[in-house]
Amino acid sequence: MSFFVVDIALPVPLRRTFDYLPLAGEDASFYKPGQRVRVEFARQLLCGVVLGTRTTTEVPANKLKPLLARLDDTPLLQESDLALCRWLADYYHHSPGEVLEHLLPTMLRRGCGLSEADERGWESTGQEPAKPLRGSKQQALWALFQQQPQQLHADLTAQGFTLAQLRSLSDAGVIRATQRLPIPPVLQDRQQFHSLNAQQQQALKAISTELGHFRACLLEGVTGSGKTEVYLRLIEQVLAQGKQALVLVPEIGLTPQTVRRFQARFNVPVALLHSGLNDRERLQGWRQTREGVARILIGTRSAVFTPMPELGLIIIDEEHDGSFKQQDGLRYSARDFALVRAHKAGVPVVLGSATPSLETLHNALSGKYLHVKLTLRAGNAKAPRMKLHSILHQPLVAGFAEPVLSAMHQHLQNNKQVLVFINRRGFAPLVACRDCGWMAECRRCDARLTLHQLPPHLHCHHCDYQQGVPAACPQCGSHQIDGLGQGTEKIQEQLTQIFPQVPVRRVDRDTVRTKQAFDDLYDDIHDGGSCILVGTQMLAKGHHFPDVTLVVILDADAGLFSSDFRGMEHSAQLICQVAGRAGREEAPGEVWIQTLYADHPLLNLLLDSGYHALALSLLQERQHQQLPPYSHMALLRSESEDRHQAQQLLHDARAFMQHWLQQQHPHLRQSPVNLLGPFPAIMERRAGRFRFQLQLFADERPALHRLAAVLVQYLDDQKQYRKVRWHLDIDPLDTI
DNA sequence: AGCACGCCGACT
DNA sequence: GTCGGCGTGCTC
Repeated sequence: MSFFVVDIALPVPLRRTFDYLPLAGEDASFYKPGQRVRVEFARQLLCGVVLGTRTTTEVPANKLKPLLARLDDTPLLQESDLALCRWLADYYHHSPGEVLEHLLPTMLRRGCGLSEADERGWESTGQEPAKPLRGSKQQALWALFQQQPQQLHADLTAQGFTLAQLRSLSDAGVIRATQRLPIPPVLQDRQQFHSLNAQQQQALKAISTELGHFRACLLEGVTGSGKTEVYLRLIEQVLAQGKQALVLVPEIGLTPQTVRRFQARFNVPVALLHSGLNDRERLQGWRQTREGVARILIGTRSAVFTPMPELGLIIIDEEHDGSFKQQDGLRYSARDFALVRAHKAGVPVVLGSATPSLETLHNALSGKYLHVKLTLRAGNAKAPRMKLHSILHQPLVAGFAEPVLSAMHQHLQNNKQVLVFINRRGFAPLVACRDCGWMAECRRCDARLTLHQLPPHLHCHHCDYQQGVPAACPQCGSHQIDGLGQGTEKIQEQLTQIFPQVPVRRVDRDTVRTKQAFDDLYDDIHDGGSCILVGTQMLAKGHHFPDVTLVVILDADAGLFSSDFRGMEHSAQLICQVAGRAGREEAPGEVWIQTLYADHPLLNLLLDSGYHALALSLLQERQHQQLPPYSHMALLRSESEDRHQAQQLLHDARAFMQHWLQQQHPHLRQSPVNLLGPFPAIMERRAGRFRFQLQLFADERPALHRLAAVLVQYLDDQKQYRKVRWHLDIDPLDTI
């Protein structure tokens, strides 16, 4: 038998793959790309994925180890899946083995069998008992199987039946044990499709002509314009063609309400994949989708990797949402990757948003994407009236201007609900001594500690450090220590005093820890009755509160002057999203934005002319400054407990890149990649680590990626910065 | 990233 | 005398 090695991707953060010798007696035909194998790697047992075989290797013979076992006969992943992995590893300059981990659910990554997703059950064999069954329990069981020939083991034991009783029936030959992949339940009470208005029909028509080939479509629809109805109709067509649909939603958007809306419309199994599932449930959802049992997959960011044999359409709802970008490890954008995936699969992708990202909008305006707009609100819903309320030189009561409080009063009297939005958790964002000016600061971050009252403690929102509230000032011993400024807790407390007759509910990470807690609260609010909701951006996303008619935004100013070049874009998106919570039913909504900068031109543009007009203006600015989407960006970040080393690594990286660029393009006066930095991060020290960044800008992607490739190679070889962690973020979202 | 090897301080 | 601290080096 001729010599060959197996090329294997391993879950280690090394940007290469590894060669292993095959099992004794197996020729190359045993090794198919996508199979899992067990190998010994640096004295550990790992589960790797076969990428292929080769007849030659650079690895010296004495270093080659035989692999220990082949875990699959039929590959778990298809060639097309592996091609996507290759794309990801190249584009994000990441370890191929770690990229592959994203395509497999945890259990499969660890080497478990597919059958771990199976559910145990029993089914009737169709035979009648040869002699009468003994015991009332056995007879009851048999009656059950005559009604419903297939039963889950867990359901039967929950009804008080025992394994022994089941075994007796099995021994009698009337039932047998089964083990199969559960099928997601199909709801029985089917909902009718809503009728579409003319605009929705046009949108549907325009996008549905793209089914069957690749096309990116931006569905830009104002809040309440019925984007979801268009998605549902598209999915209907895709299902009719025997294809599957993938729906990606933001992390916060995967509510039972959303899911039910999809389940209730189609009589096909819908699989779900999100962070709330355990490993086994994830494996089940993955298998249901990969094996084509589920025809619709709804999931958050990571669901974009799920293999789908009959993919026909990808929908990305709220495409501008930041949660589609992973912020650690493989820093991928699920939105961008969905486009690549749709392209390779030859299917359309619909990007839906009321406030599209400037990247997507740019692509739509330039004609690269099909641009479909929904400007009309469904039903009788009217756009909320938005107004800026200047608080410059105005007396404030509990942080509210007098006219804002009376507006709140009015809406509450009409038995409506008021939503107060403030992006600050806790009681007070600052704790200071009135006598000497001392402030409570985090020991590990360049940040102030936030005062919380329930329970009383000081908390760093950046590293999670917590301590008690000091009774006296640690600097001067004074007892005049106070919380300054206001967070959600304080607003709640003060509003309770101002409006004693209505309940004031707080909605933030501290009150709504679990999905269940949110759902309970949601049901509660839905039951109606006047109330005030005080919350952070958690309130802004995805949820629909029909009785909210007034939204008050307390701290819009914070976002207006952000040092991130996307600050204004994100602020506008957030304002529109919060505003969208007001009056989605017949009752017209009002939105009051308190601001010190009532003359702010962009804020006024947003309010007078809407998000689209603001976005156009922001795009012009970006073009002048040659910022994304008019250039492409990568960010090299470093962090270390040693400030100097963190900075030095970036200095070296810069010098290396400048040298390389000069060598590559000696004749060019203008480098194809511009380097900016290193700069300290806006919060230079966080959790005890100093953080720096170096920005890379390029007009053309290929130039950026060629440089990035040699950069990571260079940094991988640098051994003198052992204590420095670094990563390269391609298309970073947060650039501060 | 693990994981082992290796060389210096406080302990039964 | 050892247990274990984490610096350093390697992984087909």
